[in-house]
Amino acid sequence: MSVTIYDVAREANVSMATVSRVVNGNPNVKPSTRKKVVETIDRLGYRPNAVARGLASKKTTTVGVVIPDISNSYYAELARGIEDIATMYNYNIILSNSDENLEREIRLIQTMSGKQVDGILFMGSTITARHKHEFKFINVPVVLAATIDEEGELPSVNIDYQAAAHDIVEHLVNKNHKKFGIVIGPLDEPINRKLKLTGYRESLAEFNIQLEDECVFEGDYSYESGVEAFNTLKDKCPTVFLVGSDEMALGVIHAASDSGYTVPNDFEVISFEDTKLAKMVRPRLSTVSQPLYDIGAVAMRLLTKFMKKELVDNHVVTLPHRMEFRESTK
Amino acid sequence: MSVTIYDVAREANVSMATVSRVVNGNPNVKPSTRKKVVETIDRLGYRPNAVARGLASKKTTTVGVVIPDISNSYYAELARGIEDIATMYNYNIILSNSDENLEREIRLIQTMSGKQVDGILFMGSTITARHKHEFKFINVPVVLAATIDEEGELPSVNIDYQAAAHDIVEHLVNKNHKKFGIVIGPLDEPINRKLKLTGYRESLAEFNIQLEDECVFEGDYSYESGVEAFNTLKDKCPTVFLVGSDEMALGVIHAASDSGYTVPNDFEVISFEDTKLAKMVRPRLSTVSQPLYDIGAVAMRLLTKFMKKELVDNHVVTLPHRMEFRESTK
DNA sequence: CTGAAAGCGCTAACAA
DNA sequence: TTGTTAGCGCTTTCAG
Repeated sequence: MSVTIYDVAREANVSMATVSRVVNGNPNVKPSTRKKVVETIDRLGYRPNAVARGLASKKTTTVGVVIPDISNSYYAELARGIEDIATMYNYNIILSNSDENLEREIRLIQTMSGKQVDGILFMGSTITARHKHEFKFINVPVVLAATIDEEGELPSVNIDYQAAAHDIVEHLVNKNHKKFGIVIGPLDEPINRKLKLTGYRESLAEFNIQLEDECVFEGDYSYESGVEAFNTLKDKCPTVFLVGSDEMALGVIHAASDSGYTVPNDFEVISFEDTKLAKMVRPRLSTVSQPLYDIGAVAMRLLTKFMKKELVDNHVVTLPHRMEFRESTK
Repeated sequence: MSVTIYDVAREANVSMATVSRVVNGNPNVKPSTRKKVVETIDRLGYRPNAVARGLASKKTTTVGVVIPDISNSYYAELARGIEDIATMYNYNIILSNSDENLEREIRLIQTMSGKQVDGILFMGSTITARHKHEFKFINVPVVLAATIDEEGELPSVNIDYQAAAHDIVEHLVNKNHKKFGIVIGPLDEPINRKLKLTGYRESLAEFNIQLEDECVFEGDYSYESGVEAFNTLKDKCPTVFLVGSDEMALGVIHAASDSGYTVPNDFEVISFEDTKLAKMVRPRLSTVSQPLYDIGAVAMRLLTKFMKKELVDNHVVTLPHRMEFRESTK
């Protein structure tokens, strides 16, 4: 079969232990024997078997990544940040789509743990008791990215969604908007229900504006639900739409234009992601800009610290967001 | 530590082999002892260690996926197809971005092989002798997705780019177009140079139209290079732009509109991908529609066949494309 | 600085 | 139907 550490040892007239040392860069090897070993490694074309190494060392240098849907630009951009940092720290990534399905999420965690990943980076809509139970059971570090643990126990990387909601509202009220249309993602997700929607509602209340339920449309982040949102909210006469995703924002804008309106003249629209999409459409989307790549990168960096058992002062990190005003607002 | 197959065997008063049998669904186990084993597995919370299993069985049920850039929608959609089929056949995926960098591609193949993946699904711009050498060396099946092996040796899944180029040209010539602007991806990629560009050139020649070099712009698939393409080609008076990617097509369209032109009235634009983007912009992009998800899915399916040593009649599969006329053409 | 040897947790003959 | 026994290829004490 293929050449093993034993073959190298025999050919180089040393023990397996010595070969192992040079392969792993252990300094306790005489330069001359190191040279000899390196040469026979090259000569034989030896490549260490990471599976055997993983079994012996109990480290696989691979981490599991649970992601809702890699074909969604929001997550794809997060994933790129995750993978880049993983590579930087010499980890590989096992990537699986969950479609935010609970059973699938749990199963993925289990199979990844079965594959002895050194850590898990989890993205999903809701962290339930079952998730926590599983995370505890598998006994490897877990970090959430763009995902909230309501109890604040699990390490996570997010922006301050509520503050961002406040920023939008404040800005728009100052621009004299009084009637808001909210197009939000699924309300069973804590980020939407507890942070964004509550953020909108409370911020509006600060300015003595009451957010009517009929002005809130619950979408599913998709373009189509943006279209639907516009058509059901337009009669409530909002002057501005606060939209949870870039795709939905596009749906809103196009539905408006199909109804003979124009954005931002008749309605203004603000999104809440800032994927690459936002800059590639006309009108370019004004948006709460989330640092997607960085959220992924920082989450992965945090995970590497846990995997190396380094001290971490702050398990719950909040990255800065900013408002990006482009052409879908005046 | 955690519970092993040996613990289960002891607690259930059977041998490791028997436990292994029930875990692996081997039918040669008396129902009553199976029941006993299953119960103690549940009681102890035993979870098989896939690394140990991989070492013993020489199968890891994971495949390596080399992808240029997961944050690019084109590849993200391919990846989703790949992952779905992998899941269906009980494989996991190790996913890494190469940025189409040769050294990185080679290194990725090596580390994936070191991790004993059962197969590799490769996406990249160019297959060189070094790739082939590496693929041969690692001795696991490889399938290319949306990637061409010019010698036709490696299994691959693509559309017929040249035929697609012909379809576009024929359609447009019949619509009386005579002056074409070609905005193509990097010409060091065989798909662009040998298939698409040659396809355009030869098809045009069929209709006695000579494609001038100055009417060809080599971009890098990005929005920005689409903008640049329009600005450098517009003076050559093309009436239609054939563009290699949805992002570049958007760049072309927006650059045109920034110059006071309107698409499709002043220029028509046809793209060559059909990512989700194409349907979410205005004007919606007319395009050669590549079945992205399917290319990924079929490639992964093909790989599973090789990994299971099933017979495969056709190593080089060509999926159907179609023309999708939306709003960026008349 | 180097080697011997005991595992890591599981699969896979081979026996029984 | 079940058990015994070698490994799989490597890391990691422990000696020396």
